[in-house]
Amino acid sequence: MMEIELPPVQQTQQDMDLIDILWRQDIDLGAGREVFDYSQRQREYELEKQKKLEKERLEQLQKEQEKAFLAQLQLDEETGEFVPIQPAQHIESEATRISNSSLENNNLLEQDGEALSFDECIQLLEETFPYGADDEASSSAIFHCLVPIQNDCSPDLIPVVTTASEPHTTVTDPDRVDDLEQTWEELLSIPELQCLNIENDSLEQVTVIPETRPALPESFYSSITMEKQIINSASTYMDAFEDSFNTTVHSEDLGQMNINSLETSTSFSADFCGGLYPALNSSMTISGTTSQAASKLLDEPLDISDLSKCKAFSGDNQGPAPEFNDSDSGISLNSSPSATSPAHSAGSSILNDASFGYSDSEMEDMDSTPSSVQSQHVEMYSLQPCEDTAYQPSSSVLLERQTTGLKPNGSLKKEPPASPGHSKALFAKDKLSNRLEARLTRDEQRAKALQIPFKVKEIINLPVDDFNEMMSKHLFSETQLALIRDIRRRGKNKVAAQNCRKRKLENIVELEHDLDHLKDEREKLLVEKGEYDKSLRTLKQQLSTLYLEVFSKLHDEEGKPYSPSEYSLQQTQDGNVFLVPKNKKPGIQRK
DNA sequence: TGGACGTGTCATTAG
DNA sequence: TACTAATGACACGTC
Repeated sequence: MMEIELPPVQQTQQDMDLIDILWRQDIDLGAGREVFDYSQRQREYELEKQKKLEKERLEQLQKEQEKAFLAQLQLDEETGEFVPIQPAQHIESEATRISNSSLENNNLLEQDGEALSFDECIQLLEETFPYGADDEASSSAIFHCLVPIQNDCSPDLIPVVTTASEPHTTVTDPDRVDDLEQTWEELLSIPELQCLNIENDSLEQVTVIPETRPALPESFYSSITMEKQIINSASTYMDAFEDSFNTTVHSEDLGQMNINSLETSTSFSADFCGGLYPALNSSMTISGTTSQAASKLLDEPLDISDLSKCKAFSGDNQGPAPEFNDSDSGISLNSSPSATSPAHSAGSSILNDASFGYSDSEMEDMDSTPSSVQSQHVEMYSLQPCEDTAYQPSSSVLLERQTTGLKPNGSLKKEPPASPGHSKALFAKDKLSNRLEARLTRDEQRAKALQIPFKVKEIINLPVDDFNEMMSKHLFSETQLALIRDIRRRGKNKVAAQNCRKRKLENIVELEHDLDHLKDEREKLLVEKGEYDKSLRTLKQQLSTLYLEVFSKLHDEEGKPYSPSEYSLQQTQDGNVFLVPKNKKPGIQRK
């Protein structure tokens, strides 16, 4: 395609005509008129330039924000954590913080008359974990036992969690053990510490955390990575969170969530993806007590700190299930076969198998069954997209990606409804996903399900050679190959059917047009026939008159006229006229 | 609720 | 023989 670039001032009418001609020549190739429009192309170039500058400014601003954030961080030598630098008047000792915390918790615990006070809890913990004379260190350690272990979206995002000294993990005195167990039960009856109510093994794992003081750069990098991720994707993730969160938390609870700072949003994000879901999901699978705690989480006003408290231990809940350590998400935890929900196991198995185990015909059967679980799977849970970037993932996909940290082509996990209410919320939320998914054809959904890295359009429209070449670059399973062949066959047949129907309609229209034309023609011919008949009658009339006139002028030898009943006039081919007796052959010729 | 209509799909045939 | 287009027939969803 030729390109003509002339400054607008130099474009004469002749140039414009030439451009127009060239455009008309290339219009069949899909070339737009703007291709030949220099001024428009220049405007586009300016626009791209502006976008580039805008992007650079944003990146610079982001770097400055990171620097400002780092400047506010201070390495806590005791805990190894990076903590925000607080104003001098707000700097408090760890003991004071614990004291304040105990006051707050006492206020909370006062609501539960039989529960232990927080100081008693602290004392109990000190007895359980005698950290020696270093009160500050022990307090710090205890504090970190209660403070959520930051977790969970990704191992990279785990902030530093430390214990002050080597924890003592064995209690040898049996009486003391009994007392401790009883006290622990009382301690766990505290609503705010419900999340501590986990298996003893898990508790031991919580308390027997080895002294892990990650190296500074790693924790530093983790914090930076987390902040960076939050900054970069805050808006996107918050949309997904908001969407999902609306389905999880009562609307009135949302009002109590004041997310107005980066730190809060960070905590919220970490809490949500690592804390809320694991807390909720694990609550279904561990024990009724934990379920109650989760129910309280749903029923009571949601407090981020509460989420944080539960987060650490729900994260640890994944500990006893090492087979799911590859994914640190609550969703993956929920996909554990130990899940007690039958619906879960059914849905999970169907999810895992539907897309990969069913043949095309079986998938077709499922597709044709709206109430089938497969259909719900396809509609409710967005399939992992292939390389087709045109597919916009639904909010649930975004949420799932963030919470699971799965790559786009990662293994698919399905999360069953946590509860009837949660299920309803999920259905409500996924109506949007349904609309988005509904835009995908079934073959596109199948291709996604089988993780076929081609666009359906490519599969269908590529010529045979290109198609074979494309196929030869990848290794596919039989199922994938069959699906690709079916997609190509169906796609071509679909187009053929559309063309066929189009032609059929065109033929029908053309035949109807022909029919109308023939009807018109018939009408014209009928009118013309009538005119001819009328003319013929006139001519016959004139001929009869002329005949009688001619006959009346004929006389015999005696001067008598011939009778028309006895004679008739006949004309031969040569033009001669004869008077012929009607009962005789022509014998007398009269000229 | 039945019918019209549009669409996708399958089976078959011909090129 | 493989591939494709064409087309009738059927099923399904929507109005």
